Amino acid sequence: MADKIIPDIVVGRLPIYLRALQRMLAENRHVTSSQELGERLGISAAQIRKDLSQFGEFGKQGTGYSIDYLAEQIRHILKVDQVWDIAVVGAGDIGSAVARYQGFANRGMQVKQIYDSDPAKVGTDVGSFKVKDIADIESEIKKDGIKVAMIATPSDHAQEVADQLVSAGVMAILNYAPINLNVPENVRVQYIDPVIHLQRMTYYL
Amino acid sequence: MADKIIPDIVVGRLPIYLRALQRMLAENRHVTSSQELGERLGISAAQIRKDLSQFGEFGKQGTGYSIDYLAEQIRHILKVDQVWDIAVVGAGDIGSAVARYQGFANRGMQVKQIYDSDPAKVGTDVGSFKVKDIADIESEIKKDGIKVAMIATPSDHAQEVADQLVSAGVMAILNYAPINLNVPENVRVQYIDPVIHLQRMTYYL
DNA sequence: TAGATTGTTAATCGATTAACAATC
DNA sequence: TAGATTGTTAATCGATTAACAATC
Repeated sequence: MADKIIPDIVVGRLPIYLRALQRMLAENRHVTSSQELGERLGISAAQIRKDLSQFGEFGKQGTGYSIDYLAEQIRHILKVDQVWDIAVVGAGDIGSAVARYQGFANRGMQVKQIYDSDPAKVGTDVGSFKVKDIADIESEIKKDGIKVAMIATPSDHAQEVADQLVSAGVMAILNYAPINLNVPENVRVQYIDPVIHLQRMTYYL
Repeated sequence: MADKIIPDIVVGRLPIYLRALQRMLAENRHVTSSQELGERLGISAAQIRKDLSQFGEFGKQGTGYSIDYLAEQIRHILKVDQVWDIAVVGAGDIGSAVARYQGFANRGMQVKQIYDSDPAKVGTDVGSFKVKDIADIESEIKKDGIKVAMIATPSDHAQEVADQLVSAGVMAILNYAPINLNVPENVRVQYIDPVIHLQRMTYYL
């Protein structure tokens, strides 16, 4: 029997819930309610309960949710109760910043490799990583069984890199290059482009 | 008479359309159709036409859209037919990468200032900017009339920084710290957290 | 017990798509 | 003229909210 299909928009909110719960834990809180969580996030309590109910029953009537337990359940649903190795492609400003980023710790992600095509950069250090030659990307990614990658190359190389990642077995790509990628439909892509976010706000100014 | 209210989700797609149009211009294309644009972006042609029709009539039956003209119109709608000065708060890896980012050019944005609280960083150079002392942030932002800012500080300072930005007159904040910000409802906030995007994909792996 | 909050159903609201007359 | 594609309407689809019985 196939699992019920969960709307993508619901899946997309789970990481937001998880981040807020982890923040509450850091504040030494133990219990919360859909109402409190909703107020913090600007989301209705009903929506939070509805979202969570797609996956199971995690709360107690009259009491609310154990923060620790709910966080654990969401981590399991999102498959971040394990650590995913990440390959970063492009060792420029953005690639380097992301490779050194401390924010992956305890959130199910860790950078494992970083690549560049510039011979002057290959072999140099970025944080604790040695920059690898992009010529070796397919074999290296296959060797390590990496499934998640980030593209931080110039736009005009992003599609070519994406093709290589896909043929190396990568199934999830976070793309910092400001361009849309074409990938097979079983490969997921997410985009980060600060200008898109900024332009979305200037409309209202 | 008040303008018709445009759904936020429609406004959010305009920057995506604009980016694709600018890409087509770079490819020396002159005319496109809702169908072609939709195929590139993975959006239905009907939706693109519907979105655009909220703002006016930009196409020609039988022919499609002049890429140059449509891009110009969208830039006008989004108010990026002007250049917005941006203040970057935090001169760590992410703040520095963003301050040096080349991708703002021709997209209506330019970094103008960068701040840090670390005395060892204040006064040093990041790209073509000299890092300013965060103690002066309110007066400096007011002086330059800056309305758009990016937060790239550690999480535990982000809310405090946001409060200062708001009282200095900033109306749009792009937050790289992995934490939700509370701001007055007339101030817009957008979030960039790579982990959120990554966790959204691991669900499907 | 009284109060609080869940999980769920039904109603509402909003967004997307299909279809087509208008027209370039 | 024939073919193509827009702008728009109506139909469909999906997401959000309100309300409440269940129950801790």
